[in-house]
Amino acid sequence: MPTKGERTRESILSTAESLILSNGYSGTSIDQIIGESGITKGGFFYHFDGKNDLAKHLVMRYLEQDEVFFNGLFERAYELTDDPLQQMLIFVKLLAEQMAELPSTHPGCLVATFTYESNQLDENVRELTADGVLSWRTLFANQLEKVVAAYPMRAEQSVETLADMLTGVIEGGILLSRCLENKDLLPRQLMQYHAYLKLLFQA
Amino acid sequence: MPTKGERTRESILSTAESLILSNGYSGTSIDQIIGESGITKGGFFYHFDGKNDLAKHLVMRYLEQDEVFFNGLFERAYELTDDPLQQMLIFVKLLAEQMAELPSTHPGCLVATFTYESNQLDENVRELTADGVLSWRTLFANQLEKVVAAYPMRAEQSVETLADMLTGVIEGGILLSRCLENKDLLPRQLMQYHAYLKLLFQA
DNA sequence: CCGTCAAGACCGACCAGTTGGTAGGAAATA
DNA sequence: TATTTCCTACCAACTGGTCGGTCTTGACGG
Repeated sequence: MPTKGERTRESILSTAESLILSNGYSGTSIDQIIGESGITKGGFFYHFDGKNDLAKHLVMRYLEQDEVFFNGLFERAYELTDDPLQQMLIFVKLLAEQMAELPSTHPGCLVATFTYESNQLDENVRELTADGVLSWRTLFANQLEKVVAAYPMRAEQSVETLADMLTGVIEGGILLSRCLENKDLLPRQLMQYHAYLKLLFQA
Repeated sequence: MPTKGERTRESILSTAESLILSNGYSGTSIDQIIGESGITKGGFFYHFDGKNDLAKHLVMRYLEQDEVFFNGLFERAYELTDDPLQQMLIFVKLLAEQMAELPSTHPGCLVATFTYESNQLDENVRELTADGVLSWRTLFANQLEKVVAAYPMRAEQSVETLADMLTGVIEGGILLSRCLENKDLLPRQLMQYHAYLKLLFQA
């Protein structure tokens, strides 16, 4: 079981994440974070070396949770079929369903938030966000490689670009759904990517 | 010709936009803006009622410029062909070319920046950003309606969702290109949408 | 079973610098 | 001269961050 320190640390990270997702990084003060997580200045700076250090740990935590989430969906897709194309289609479908089940509009992506305020963050955090995007590229591209090996592609697209498009559609969908306060938009955009893949690889 | 006041006003807006695009809204202080545009506090507050008022005028200016830009591309496409599908494809192609010609990575979208910090902005600005996204939806959807009227669609997608996808691909592409510092990514994503449209409407 | 003692966890007052914003007056312009 | 345009000086609130001290926990010896 986690120690007391680990629990408060986690509580700080959790409240900080939700605050930053809705107010931005510069728009969220340490005072706000400690106020909402019921800790004091001293307590905060005992656990983190500063605001940038907090950001670093936030991204790491975010990427870890994200990896678990995506891997779970892929594993579920593998259980359901052996065909690489169907696996990829099912993955996207499952992702869309998960996004549709959210109680309200998607809370936002930390990588996107930090990218749009990257000048406020040190090189350390910037590298982490880039690593995150690259890990998504790799994850999707690996599956798409299998699809390409099994099916002819009806347009000349690099697997990398096709993989990036899924990330882009997710990020774009999150942004639009937040801006318009329309929670259906994101899953619909994902199903649009789904349709693209079908057209691209099916006769 | 513009008066002295109009010129300084424009200079403030211009430097404020580039500062906010790279540092975020909360991450950009009024002191920074006045420092870089060579004016003083008093001068700034003579032209704008406050930071939020500046943001409001920034979005309005941004959307106006954007409309001119998009309309220009559509007019060019209309000159080149009468076929609605080809017009749309050419529009996307021209857009991709324009994005490819940028000297470095895309500077970022104000609507996106403000959406990710919407809690810092008053209802006024939030409405403007939403209006902007809706105007893009309408612009793209109008053209896509003509395409749908002339061609069968090989998947059941609403024109609105298809229009939103272009906005999403642009926003997602901007984000990824900034995060990875890769200027080629955005035009490539646009050509991906181009390929999708072709597959969707061509036999 | 209990005292003890160091390490871990946390507190809250304080600091210098920055924040958005104001007030009153001085140039510049028409 | 009247209006537009801009400047200087100032303010209260807040910013990220520091520091000395206090409480809590758990391992260990008696």
